[in-house]
Amino acid sequence: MADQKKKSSSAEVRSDAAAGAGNEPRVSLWERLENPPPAPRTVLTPDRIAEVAVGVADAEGIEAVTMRRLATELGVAPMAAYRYVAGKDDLLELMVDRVYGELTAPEAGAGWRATLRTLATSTRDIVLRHPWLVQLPTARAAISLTPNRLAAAEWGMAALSELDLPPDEMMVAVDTVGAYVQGRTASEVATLRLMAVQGAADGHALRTHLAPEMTYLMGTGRYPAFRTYIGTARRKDDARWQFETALDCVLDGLATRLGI
Amino acid sequence: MADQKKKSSSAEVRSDAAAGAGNEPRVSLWERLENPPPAPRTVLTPDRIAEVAVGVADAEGIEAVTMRRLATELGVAPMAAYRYVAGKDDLLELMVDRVYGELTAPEAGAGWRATLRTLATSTRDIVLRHPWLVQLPTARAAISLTPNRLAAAEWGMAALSELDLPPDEMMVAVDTVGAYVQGRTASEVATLRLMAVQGAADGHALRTHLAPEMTYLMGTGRYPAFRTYIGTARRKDDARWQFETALDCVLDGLATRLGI
DNA sequence: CCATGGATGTGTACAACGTATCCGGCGAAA
DNA sequence: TTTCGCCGGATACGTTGTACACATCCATGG
Repeated sequence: MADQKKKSSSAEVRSDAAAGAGNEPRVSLWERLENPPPAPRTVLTPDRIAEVAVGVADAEGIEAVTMRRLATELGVAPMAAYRYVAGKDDLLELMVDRVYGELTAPEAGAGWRATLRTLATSTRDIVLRHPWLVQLPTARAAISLTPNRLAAAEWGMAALSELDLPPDEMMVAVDTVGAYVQGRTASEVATLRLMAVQGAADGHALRTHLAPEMTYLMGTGRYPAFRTYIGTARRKDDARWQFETALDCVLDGLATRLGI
Repeated sequence: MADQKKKSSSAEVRSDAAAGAGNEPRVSLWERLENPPPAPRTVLTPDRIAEVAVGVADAEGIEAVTMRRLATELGVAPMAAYRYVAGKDDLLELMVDRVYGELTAPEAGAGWRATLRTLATSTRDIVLRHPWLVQLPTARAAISLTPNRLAAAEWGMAALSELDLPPDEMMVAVDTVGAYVQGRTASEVATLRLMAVQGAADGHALRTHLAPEMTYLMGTGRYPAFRTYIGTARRKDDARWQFETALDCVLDGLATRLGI
């Protein structure tokens, strides 16, 4: 079966991209990666491409990741990478899978709650290290079923399978935590980015920069509760505390509703 | 004070965009909208621009919203809209605020739980009507403090202020629900989009289309728990049930941890 | 040892995008 | 009626993703 793939690996990439609604048997991107062609003159590899792309994205943001920039960084012509990725979508998918590989496997046998909590905080760490992860410009990369991403779901499900929950509720539990983490980290990253863009060093500096908008909006008198929050809150800038407190709320909720 | 603004409304837009890390007193976008210039020959208005933009985004996706397309749709030259929005970021912010205006105000006096629940489901309805809302291409639009968006937070906080919670915990409660809704609807929309792109009519058709990837990944044997989920789950396609079940989990969690 | 063919990277090109900049012209105030 | 300031038009530039045809080099079969 290895022969089948070797025979037309470059054509494979093209057809995969062009397929769309077509119906001929496709070959998974991940399958291709596991059976690479003999690669005689290997200068470029999907791994190297992804590595460089992640590096650029980490250093200068996802918008700095252009096919041309990648080519320059790899010391190669602008179109060279297209032999290995069908398009930018494919590239983003590779990047996502690569950084999800940084997830630390939760220790087996730690109850469901500890496992889900570890997965959540570990995912947050990854997002803080690679903020572009929650700013993917295409929808496909955001939902993509990559091996390492699926592994995260698997760990969660495995931890829950010891309790005899109906499968649908198991998935709800995993998805709830996942959705919370995704949403929370996304807004956390957005704040950090806004700070960077405005040149604000911390939350206080950012609020100073946003003063015109804020004072105008507060001046309308439409937001009294919000206003008193701003005046009296003390942990406005403690993102970690906020993240973990809310996470514990979510976990409490699972415990309560799923009867654990 | 109105005079100050009138005097240089067009210059205002430019300087607002160029300001960046500058320090001269900025004027909020929203303030500008409330004090429009006399507008003698009004063909274009921020409202009309936002309306058309939302229409295009709803019908053909956010990537169809280009400044040129907008101009064509408005029967105007490509650069005309720049008199009213400082750039594409401003435009997106206007769009976001506009659709958040569709939020139905929760009835006053209906306990915190009912209020938060209404806000959540109502937000989901908006996102399903305007899927681009969770696919905003820029980070600024994702966090933007727009009046209508702030109103949603205000309603939540107001509902919680009857319980004597510390302000930081109040915000955690509101943010938890917000983050969950954001994350969940985002993945829901991504699935819908993927279905549209693949020409799949329902979840089952989509899974058929993803069969190559899926069978390969499952064939590796690395995902046993996930595999049994796929085989035994019954509500895989009931997005509404999943959303509301998880939402109730989250609300339970708030109740438990915040002691209500 | 050499010829050959498929995989690999190159070069050029195009359409579409956001937007900077300059301009002609209309409407209301003087 | 003249003048001034806002409006929308026109043109242009640099950058993006990627299609397509071509040159080149390696492993292999003779």
